[in-house]
Amino acid sequence: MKIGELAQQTGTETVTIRFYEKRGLMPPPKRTDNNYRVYADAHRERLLFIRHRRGMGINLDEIGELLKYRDQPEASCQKVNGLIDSHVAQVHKQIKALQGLEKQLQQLRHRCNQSVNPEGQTANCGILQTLERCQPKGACKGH
Amino acid sequence: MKIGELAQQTGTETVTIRFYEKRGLMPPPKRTDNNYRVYADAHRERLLFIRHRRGMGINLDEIGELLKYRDQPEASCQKVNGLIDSHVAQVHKQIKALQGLEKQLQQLRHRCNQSVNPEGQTANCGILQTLERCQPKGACKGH
DNA sequence: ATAGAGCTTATAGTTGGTATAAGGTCAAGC
DNA sequence: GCTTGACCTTATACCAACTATAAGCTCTAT
Repeated sequence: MKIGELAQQTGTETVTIRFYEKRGLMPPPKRTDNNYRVYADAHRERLLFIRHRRGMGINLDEIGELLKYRDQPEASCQKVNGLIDSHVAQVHKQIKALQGLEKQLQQLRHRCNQSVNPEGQTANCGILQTLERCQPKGACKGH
Repeated sequence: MKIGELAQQTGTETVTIRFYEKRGLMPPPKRTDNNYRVYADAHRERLLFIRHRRGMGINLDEIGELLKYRDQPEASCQKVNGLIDSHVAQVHKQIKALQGLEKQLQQLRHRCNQSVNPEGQTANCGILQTLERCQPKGACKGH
């Protein structure tokens, strides 16, 4: 199959496929007489593997690692598991950070309101005027 | 104060301060005879404002918006609130996506294990061999 | 006088692509 | 035969939000 066909079958843009090839994630395929790329089924499987991991937020370097393990069956499962584990931990940390951020934003949201600022103008807007002294980690003092 | 001093007081790198100036977020400060930047207290306040919002994941364009409102007090609080609200929604969506991802990763984690793969080698590793057919949105069939 | 810290500018690299330009190839329609 | 359009090729530049590097100027201390 040609690159456009592969692109359609995998929901990937053709430029992205060439980009993966340049990055060394996709092996360079055979070419037709007119220099078009021709892909085999193995390429589609590999590309879907990459896209699926990308959808999980695993970065290209890490995917490269996984593919390396995939290419050499003698590699140990422990390394694969270690990679996944560290990613789970990373995602978990991200979630916690975002939850804290959400709370902070919602507090901030209640600072520019009618009771404090009856004219509805930003002159006395709590969002724009305060919080400079608030440390990222600490609580907002005086509010 | 000179740029290094401002950097230290705000926990920002000097290059970043110059970068914000180039991006139009920080007004160009006065210069000494030898062309060094000299900052006033207002600059520090502004920079802390920027850094604090950055810490909340608000991007530089949005911070630029906020600063614009801050500079013209006649702007309405509604726009400010709208900006914050949309950011809260965005963060909330991100959290949900990451939670789904975490679950998916944990399922994946249990696929390369001893019971399935007693030799501990990747030859039969479920992580590396399966899942290609799993759609990002759908559930994994057959597992 | 010289070393080191701090300042200046400009440019390139990071991640994971996307956008653009400029050109080659192929099948269909006139 | 010719043109049009879709598809392919390459190379290059661009996005966020910095970070790193280079090359040079200024000031202070020894």
